[in-house]
Amino acid sequence: MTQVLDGRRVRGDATRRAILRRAVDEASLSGLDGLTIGGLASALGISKSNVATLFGSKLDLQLATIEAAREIFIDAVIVPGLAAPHGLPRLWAIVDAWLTYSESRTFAGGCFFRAVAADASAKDDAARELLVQIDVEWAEFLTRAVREAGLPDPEGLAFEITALLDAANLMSQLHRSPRGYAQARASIRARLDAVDNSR
Amino acid sequence: MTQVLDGRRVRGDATRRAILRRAVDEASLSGLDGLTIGGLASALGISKSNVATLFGSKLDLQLATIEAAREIFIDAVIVPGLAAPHGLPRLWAIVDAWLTYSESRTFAGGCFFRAVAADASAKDDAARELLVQIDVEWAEFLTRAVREAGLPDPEGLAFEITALLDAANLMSQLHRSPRGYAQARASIRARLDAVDNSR
DNA sequence: TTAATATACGAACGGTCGTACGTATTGTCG
DNA sequence: CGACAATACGTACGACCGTTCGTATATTAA
Repeated sequence: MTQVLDGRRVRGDATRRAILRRAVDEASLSGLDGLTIGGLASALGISKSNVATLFGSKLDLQLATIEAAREIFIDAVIVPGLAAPHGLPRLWAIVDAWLTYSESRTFAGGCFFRAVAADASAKDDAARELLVQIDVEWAEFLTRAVREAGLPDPEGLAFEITALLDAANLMSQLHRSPRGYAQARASIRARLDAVDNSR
Repeated sequence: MTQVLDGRRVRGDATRRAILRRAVDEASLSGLDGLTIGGLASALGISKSNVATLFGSKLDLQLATIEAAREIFIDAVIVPGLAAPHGLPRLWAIVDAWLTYSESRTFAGGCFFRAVAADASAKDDAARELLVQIDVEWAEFLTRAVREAGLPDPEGLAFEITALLDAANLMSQLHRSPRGYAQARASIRARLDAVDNSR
């Protein structure tokens, strides 16, 4: 019978976690193609073949990295959002959590999914499919929050909010200026107020 | 005295142009790091050392690629925008030209500058500086158009418009769906109408 | 105890990268 | 004509890439 605690797997999982923690930061800076097995190994002081063994292939490493980023994103944005009371407060809590998630550099290169989207979207592999699915889930989550806030055109409003969040993230990344965060906050706030008042 | 037409330079410039035409498409798909001297050479049926000689170094090739993309962008968006009459029509012409520029795949991977922004912004070289400058120029250009349309808060409105344009471009790239273009058009149109009516 | 499993390592594979060097060819200019 | 310049090519270099193989070690299972 398989033990609940397998000393070998415990050791391996610890190494895997250490690798992935580094991998998400690296990928948020250089994209999924910028991830290198040898680079991760030397950065962590372990052997290159160890990294290769633990993940099997480069593609599997990329997939595991995306999954790890998803969990971190959920903890940083989704959970705080769901902790807020229904309606407009929850919607604003999600927006605020997202901006804090980007600005506080939860990942070294800002939003992980925007950083890797450019490279990955030009390919046709499992990594791209996973990223598409995650983006769909995010859009549905935000759309539901907008709908539960009683606002009209939830899909359209969710599109606009995501656009502003991404723009703030991009400005902080390219121009290394926090100005976009204040601008996005103001724009979204004004947009929600305008729609809410005309209800 | 240097001839106006130097047969050697004419030949070299023709090769350079052929390389850059391919390079902007390649970079719009895979980023500036995805550009490879050998890849461009074999794609064009010329020798790798020829490409290296014509541009000197990889960084210089990247810079030349960015400059080439800038010229193409100016022809596709700025020129049509400036051809429209002042005020709101010009602003809308710019928005429309930008969406057409992205949707018609002027570059194979959609907007060149959004495609390369992620990778480049994590570095600290001349390529990043050039991309920052181009983005500043775009923001100033769009802000001026908003101001000349008599709308309030030109910087803020330009930020919002750019955010929606980028979101449409990203959606078409990641989800391979044209839905974002119609959504961006509707959102920007509604935003401009709302601001214009409350003048 | 013995066999099987999961990490870990070192070494090596073929491949591609950016770069540099020597050389040939073609065009320009004194 | 000769001297020089700009392309173009072939070759080679060291570095890194992802992957594979053999091996050692610790843990679990039979």
